[in-house]
Amino acid sequence: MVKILVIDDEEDIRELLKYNLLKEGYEVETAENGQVGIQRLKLFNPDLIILDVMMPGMDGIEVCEFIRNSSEYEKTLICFLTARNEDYSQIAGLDSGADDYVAKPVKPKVLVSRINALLRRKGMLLDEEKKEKKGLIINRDKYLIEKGTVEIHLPRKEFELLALLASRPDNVFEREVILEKVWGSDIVVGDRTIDVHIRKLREKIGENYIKTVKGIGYKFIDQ
Amino acid sequence: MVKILVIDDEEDIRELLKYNLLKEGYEVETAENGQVGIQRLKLFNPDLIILDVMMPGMDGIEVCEFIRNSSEYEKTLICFLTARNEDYSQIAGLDSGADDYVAKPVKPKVLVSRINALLRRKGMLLDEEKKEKKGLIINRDKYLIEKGTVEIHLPRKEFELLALLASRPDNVFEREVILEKVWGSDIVVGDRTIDVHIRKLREKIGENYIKTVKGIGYKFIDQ
DNA sequence: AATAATTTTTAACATAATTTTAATTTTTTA
DNA sequence: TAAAAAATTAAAATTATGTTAAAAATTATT
Repeated sequence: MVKILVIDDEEDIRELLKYNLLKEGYEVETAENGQVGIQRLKLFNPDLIILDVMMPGMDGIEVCEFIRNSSEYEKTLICFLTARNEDYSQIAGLDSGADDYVAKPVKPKVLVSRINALLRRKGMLLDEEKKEKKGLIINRDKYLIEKGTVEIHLPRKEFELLALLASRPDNVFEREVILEKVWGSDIVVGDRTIDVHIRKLREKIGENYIKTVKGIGYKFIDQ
Repeated sequence: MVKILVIDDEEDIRELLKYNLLKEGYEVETAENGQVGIQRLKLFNPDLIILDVMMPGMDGIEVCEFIRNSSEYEKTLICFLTARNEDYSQIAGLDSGADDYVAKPVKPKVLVSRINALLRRKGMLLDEEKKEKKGLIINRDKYLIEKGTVEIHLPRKEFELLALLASRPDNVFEREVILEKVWGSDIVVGDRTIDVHIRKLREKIGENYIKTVKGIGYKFIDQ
């Protein structure tokens, strides 16, 4: 589910946006200033942040710069809320890295449709059609695999292995790399361990998703 | 059964709507003005309120704002009745939080189908199949769990744990996260503490609500 | 303040699920 | 076709969680 963090010092605005975004099916958290916003960011790890430019203390621009400079959150989408009479161009000129701007006073319907559009543009809103034809969905939140309508539970190692392979379909992962990423660099396991996990995965998700590349490793093929 | 409160100053309208909604299988109460409406609300606790915007005394907008600002009734659905010549956009602009609008003069069939649609959209029209499975309600105000008609009292840690898990059904919460959110980041407790609380929860609410995801954590399944 | 009741945590052991190994067979490729 | 790599299988080892009872810590009551 798409998660949105609203950072604004006015409670009315926070509640208005929260109410409307929840209604739209998003998961929403709010924060009343920049500092709190950054704390929430770390716990909540949102997909998108709606950020008031003008706030007492740490303002929106600073928050934005902080986010854009952090390696972990640099790809989080940011939508600025700007007062209509603020010098838009100056803010845009700063290019602190927002993905969209919405002018205050905010009309909920406008904001929601802009947010929808932004998320769709960035490929975070999978419409039903897309979901359908995509063979497997690795759902980390639920920690299971969705194959059409059926949900497949996988134990940890199998899940992590599949998630790794599926993170780059068609890409061959060398055995070494798999060991490194799924088991960790220091753990030593025997030679056949990966094979056994692959076998179990194939049993559970179907035989055609994981292809062996002999002498190298394995790859995931999106059906 | 779904309960609907009709607030309108015209007796004809109240009776017309009551008659048609009763026929549809809803439980209906009426009130002749805003003040009475709010009294009835507290006694009747409806799922949905049909609210005339134009009323002498406390008008519909004020009633709506009152409801949206109360923690207890904020999720009650509201459908406005607006005179066709009223400035619809202005009302919408206020965004006092209505879930739907129906224009006067009201055609009973139109209203009933709009109400049905609204309730279905909000998941309050449970078809028979769903009614059976209806799960748990976490009532923070009363600090207890409602399972059908029975109320289950839970001590604090158990309540918070369940509330956390149930906040996102089907979502796996890692043990770390559970510790962080329920116990707090600094408190250190032994390895089996969570398990024991899970055991007690399962004893009290039933064995099928909380599922273990071994190696990761737990998830709440809404029945 | 002392006692009782309740809640929370610990600890020891049991159980079940997951992960790994090891022995063997099959497949691939040079 | 021989050598190497991978597949397969079942059993062993490991680990995570379940369970229970009792101790410790809270909270309520007298």
